[in-house]
Amino acid sequence: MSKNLELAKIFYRWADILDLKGDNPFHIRAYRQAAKVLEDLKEDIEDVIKNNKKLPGIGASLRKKIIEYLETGKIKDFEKLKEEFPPSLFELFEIPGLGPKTIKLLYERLNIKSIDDLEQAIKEGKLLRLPSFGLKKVEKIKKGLEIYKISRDKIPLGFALQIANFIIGSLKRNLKDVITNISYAGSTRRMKETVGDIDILVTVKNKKFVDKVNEEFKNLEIVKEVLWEGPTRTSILTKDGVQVDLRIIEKKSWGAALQYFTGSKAHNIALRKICLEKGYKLNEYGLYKDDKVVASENEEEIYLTLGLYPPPPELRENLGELTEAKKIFEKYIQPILNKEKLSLLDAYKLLKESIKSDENLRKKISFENLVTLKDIKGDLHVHSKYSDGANTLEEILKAALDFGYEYIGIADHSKSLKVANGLSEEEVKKRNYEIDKINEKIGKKVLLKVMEVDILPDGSLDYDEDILKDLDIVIAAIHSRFNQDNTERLLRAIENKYVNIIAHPSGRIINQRPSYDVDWDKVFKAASENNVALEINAYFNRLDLNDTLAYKAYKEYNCKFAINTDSHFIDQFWMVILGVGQARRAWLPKESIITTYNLPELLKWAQLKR
DNA sequence: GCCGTTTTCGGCCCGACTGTTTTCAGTCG
Repeated sequence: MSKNLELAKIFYRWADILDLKGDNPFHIRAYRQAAKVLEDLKEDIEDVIKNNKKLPGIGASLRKKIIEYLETGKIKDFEKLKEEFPPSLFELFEIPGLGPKTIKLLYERLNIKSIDDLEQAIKEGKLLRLPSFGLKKVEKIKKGLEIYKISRDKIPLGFALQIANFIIGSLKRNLKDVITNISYAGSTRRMKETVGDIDILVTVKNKKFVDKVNEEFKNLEIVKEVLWEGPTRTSILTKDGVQVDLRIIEKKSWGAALQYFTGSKAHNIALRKICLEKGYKLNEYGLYKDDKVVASENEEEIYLTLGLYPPPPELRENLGELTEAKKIFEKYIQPILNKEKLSLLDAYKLLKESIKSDENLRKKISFENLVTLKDIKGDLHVHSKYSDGANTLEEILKAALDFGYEYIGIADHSKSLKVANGLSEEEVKKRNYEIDKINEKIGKKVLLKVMEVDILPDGSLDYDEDILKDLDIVIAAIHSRFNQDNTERLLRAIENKYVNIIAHPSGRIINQRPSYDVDWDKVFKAASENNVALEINAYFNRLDLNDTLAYKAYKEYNCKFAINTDSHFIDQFWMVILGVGQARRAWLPKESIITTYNLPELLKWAQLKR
């Protein structure tokens, strides 16, 4: 774990402890805010301290504590404070509906120190003896415990999108004449790699349809249990244990609600601060000036009214997007307004129109130049039946063309990866021959000869030159022996003159396996210098590189990236949207992604090294 | 504990909902 995350964890825990002690709420919030800043920080905290850089929300006092941690490995005050409560008590903070005040009460009055203790106490009916406790409150805690147990891990984004799209699709289809707007919001809309629960917002033609929508939602086949039912919000638990909230919004508040429920929380807090400075008030119903609504139905209009260019949802983490939004507004929207008498929204639409036909203009506006799904020309990492994929070359070819791709890289495993049916040299040659034949038959090069070649423990590759030289693209990857010096392995692979892409560079698997230790600065620097692209593996439980590392690789080292799905079935191509989402979260422009190149550009790029 | 183009003190985002102590504290998003 990086020092950033270690410190974030300490400050979160510190805040919990202060909460239990009943400290000043603003004092507590300062710790949580600092923890969040550290958690989201895209550079190493060691470097920030070394270079005397300031961080928002971290002042002299917390800075001193951070330095103490970096130098000694612990913080004295924290070590002392920690001893006041048993560690298992902090599990209780994970239970929805239980907050610090209740946990404190449970601990002090009933000596409840853990989730097990809590369950026992409920069974024995002890909770009812507490002041301010009734039957309903106990029921609520029981339910919270249930939810905690089912969904302890956050769900991967790909899974959340499938559920959200299924629900939206079903409601739209079945309530065609009732629903006017419907969208998911929250971290799903921000394309965060994992999602806690899913938020869906909907507007109806007429208030009288509200019950109909709720009824339809509750009776979807994926629903296991209705958790909560109300006129504006209904929550369900799916059979897979995912909580989905459906909120019915008034049409006139659609934009404000979408903005509000998309978040992130940090983004919204920062945005409200801007409102205050400018004399506005913002909530989920609208943007107000002197108690009069000035924008509410359209999300973009809310940002524009505040002098901000609407930031893409993927960037809304309060990591600089609001400063950038202001810059873009002043440079590109304000001049239009000065010149022509247009509403904010019309000026914005006019600019959007110009961007469509003017690639140079798009390049200048960072929010518009982020890679989009439309920019992607192909996928370079797809497994065929030759190794551990499910489909033949012909099936993959057809699927790729149907998907609108210009090219598709057949990337089978190499000989060492026996569990995945890695190909011997002879098999590679046979496969390549078949690829050539298929391309000849259709009269154009669509299938590319790629291999996902194992990086052996000493950093050498699994095939010799005579195989590598015949491939269009060479992908190198670590698949085993994770306990080696993986920085050295990656560096050697990057320096190999045939290697074009490093697949899933960090090796992490969401909810299963953390990244191995790598000196990213060295790897990114080498990749940039050797013209090797880093993969943004879009497979739903990899998303590797993740947003934070990709941001660093681009910003500090100007690296190139390949968004690949690592598909093993042709119906997994859709996962490319997850990769695009992570790339956008990393602020990656179109030109940094090699899978946006057309085929001649791509092949030329791949040959640069050789 | 942080922060500052009114401020080095006195603010700190805001509203909804719940359950219960019936006027408000606790929790959530």
